[in-house]
Amino acid sequence: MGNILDKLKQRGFRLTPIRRAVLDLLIKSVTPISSPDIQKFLSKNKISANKTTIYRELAFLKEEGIIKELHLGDNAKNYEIITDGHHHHLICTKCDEIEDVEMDKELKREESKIRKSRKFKIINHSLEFYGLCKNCQ
Amino acid sequence: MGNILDKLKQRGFRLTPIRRAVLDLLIKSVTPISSPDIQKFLSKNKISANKTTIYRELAFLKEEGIIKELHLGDNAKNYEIITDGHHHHLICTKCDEIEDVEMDKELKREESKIRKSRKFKIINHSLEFYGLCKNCQ
DNA sequence: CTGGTTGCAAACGGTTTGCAAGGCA
DNA sequence: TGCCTTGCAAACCGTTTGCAACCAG
Repeated sequence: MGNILDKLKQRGFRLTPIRRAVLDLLIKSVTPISSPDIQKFLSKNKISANKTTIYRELAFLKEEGIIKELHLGDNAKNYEIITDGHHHHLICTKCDEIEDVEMDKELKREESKIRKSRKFKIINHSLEFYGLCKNCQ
Repeated sequence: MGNILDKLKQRGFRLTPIRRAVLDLLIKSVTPISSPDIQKFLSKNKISANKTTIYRELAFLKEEGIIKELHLGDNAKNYEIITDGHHHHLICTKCDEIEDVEMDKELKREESKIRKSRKFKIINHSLEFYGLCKNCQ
């Protein structure tokens, strides 16, 4: 966290209470989280922030390469911190719980195959598994 | 197409002009398509259909297992016909073109691994590659 | 002063809902 | 008649935009 804040500060951006709170929440959150959810969380914790501000903060953090936007099928877009280890999601269609799962090695192989056979240059990918978690089966 | 229509008819549903037009478009469309796009296409082709009707038609076809809902990061949800061969998408981030790509065998392997190690029962999955197509590189 | 940051109101776009009416079996 | 289907208006909800104000270096 300090790392991220320092980087932003160096680039001339400010470390406002709202920015800290949003980043803090994104770091601590186990699962991806949406703008409306962030709004609810902050207001519950007595942090006053306009919804426009949250949207702009998320756009900013995304632009800076700190968070990543996910389209999981909720009505709202979800966001998560970008970590070194790239991972994917197991989404329970019954209780909406989201788990992480790693399988990057396997995909890397496929990506290089696609680049060769299709001349398509892959920059990013998104992989989600939908099903029933341990508890909901 | 005839196959699908017959199945619906047998179950007591009607084959209205709008239903035929929507299905026809979904079958012919090379890429996934959104409700607003369907609305535009139909009205261009002089087929009058209220937007509510299109939304309901898509919900119906999804419910019947004829089409599949995709969340590709557009503002709108996209839909595509469910075919025997399950496939994934190469999405060009510059021109928005979407290509299909198959790699189900590889994923099947991973899915059974996940079921064993995580006790998560996978029912469905969604895999999208984002990048630059042949023309846009 | 400058430029990053915030709030507010309004608008926008996709989607849903309730209700009344239409139309085929 | 009964039920599937459709249209219309309104509401909903996530998101964006324009503008004015604020605030720190």
